[in-house]
Amino acid sequence: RMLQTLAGVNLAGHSVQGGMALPPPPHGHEGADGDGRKQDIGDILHQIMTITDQSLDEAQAKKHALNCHRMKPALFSVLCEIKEKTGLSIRGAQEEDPPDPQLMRLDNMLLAEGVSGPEKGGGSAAAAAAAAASGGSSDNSIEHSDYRAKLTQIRQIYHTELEKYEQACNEFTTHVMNLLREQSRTRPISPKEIERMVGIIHRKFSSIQMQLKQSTCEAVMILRSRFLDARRKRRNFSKQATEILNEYFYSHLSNPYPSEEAKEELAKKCSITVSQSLVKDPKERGSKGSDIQQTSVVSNWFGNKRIRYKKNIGKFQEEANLYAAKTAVTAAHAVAAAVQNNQTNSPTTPNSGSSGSFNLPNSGDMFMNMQSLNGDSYQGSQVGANVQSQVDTLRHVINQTGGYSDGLGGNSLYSPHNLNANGGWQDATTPSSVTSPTEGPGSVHSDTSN
DNA sequence: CGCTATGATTCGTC
DNA sequence: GACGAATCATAGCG
Repeated sequence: RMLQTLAGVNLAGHSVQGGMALPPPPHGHEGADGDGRKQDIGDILHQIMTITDQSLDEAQAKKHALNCHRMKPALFSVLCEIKEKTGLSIRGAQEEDPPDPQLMRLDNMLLAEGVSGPEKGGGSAAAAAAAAASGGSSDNSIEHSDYRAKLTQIRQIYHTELEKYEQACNEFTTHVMNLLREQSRTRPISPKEIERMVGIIHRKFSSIQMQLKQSTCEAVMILRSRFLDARRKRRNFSKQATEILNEYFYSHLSNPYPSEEAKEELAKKCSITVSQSLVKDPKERGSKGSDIQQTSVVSNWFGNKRIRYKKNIGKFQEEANLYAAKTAVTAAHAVAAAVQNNQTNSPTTPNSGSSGSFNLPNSGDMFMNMQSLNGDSYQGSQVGANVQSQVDTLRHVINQTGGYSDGLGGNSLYSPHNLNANGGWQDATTPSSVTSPTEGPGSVHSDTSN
């Protein structure tokens, strides 16, 4: 309105009333006053719309004219007064709003994923190099480096975009502030107002940032799920690993439940790759890290093995023979040493490889000795554990060869599955499982089912 | 391409 | 939390 007024006075020589003095339109429903205001607004709009058509010089000249107008200081002070009064109502309407919880969540996630925050390792090249150095043959290192590379890519995009936004925000803020400063010559603008305006701009930009963060989070989630899916893929163990696990399984057939330590040892021996152990979100696993993950793979294997062995013992018989024979020699030797028995006519002619040819002289005595070692007193001790495994192996071989059948009254003391009537593994420590050869009902369940 | 083997996952139980 | 059982899903073979 001031513009209109001043422009009117200055350029057209009209007074304020000049505008109002226009003749009323012939069919006006509203009063003359309303139409006059309409006209005013129309003029202003027109001026605004045509402002781009004006040349810069023209606009500058107009501005200059406005600034130099004799009424300007007076009008300016009036405006200041009005502003002082109305500005108060604006102030305090918008206080510092609390941090957006969703934004905080996004920030936290980006931080946790290593997208925001300090750079780790520094770039994809470093990540790839680190992965290559750490893993070597493991295919997981490839996957892992791939994941890292992709994450780094996301990270880079995120930071570039963020920087762009920040730059744009700063530029825009500066621009607006310049504009306001410029405007403050013709209208009163308090620093508070500038501050508020800056706040508004920042909020606008932060909402854009939020979108960026959100889409970055989504990208990370997608990458993550894809990576996890890839890890879900089943990888067969290496032959050696399967062999080692099978050896343990068949040599501990009476109690194929490896302890945590044994699992760890087996995992180490089998060099279970991390990719095989990263089946679940690592966060879900224990804090111990890869050890626990790898032993869980071993647990999986034993769980599967137990159930499948039990389900179809016949199918595994050959395999059992193979592994039993494989370990028979060492087992026999070790048992001989462990037992420290004078009467150890140690099986020096193992004929390894052929399960059917393994011969055990004095098998009865040997067996009895082994029985005694199978007691509780040895459980838990290293010797006990060793002996237990060797006992298992020997028993198995014995059973397969039938070499012990004489003198044991046909009671097959070694059941290849050592399963009780319920289908579960007999507890090796319970006397009833393997004790007296003369046991009656207890042995009924034995391998005749084969 | 179908089938089997096998590693992983899920669910219920103890 | 470990385990068994069932199931899923893929590797690998013929």
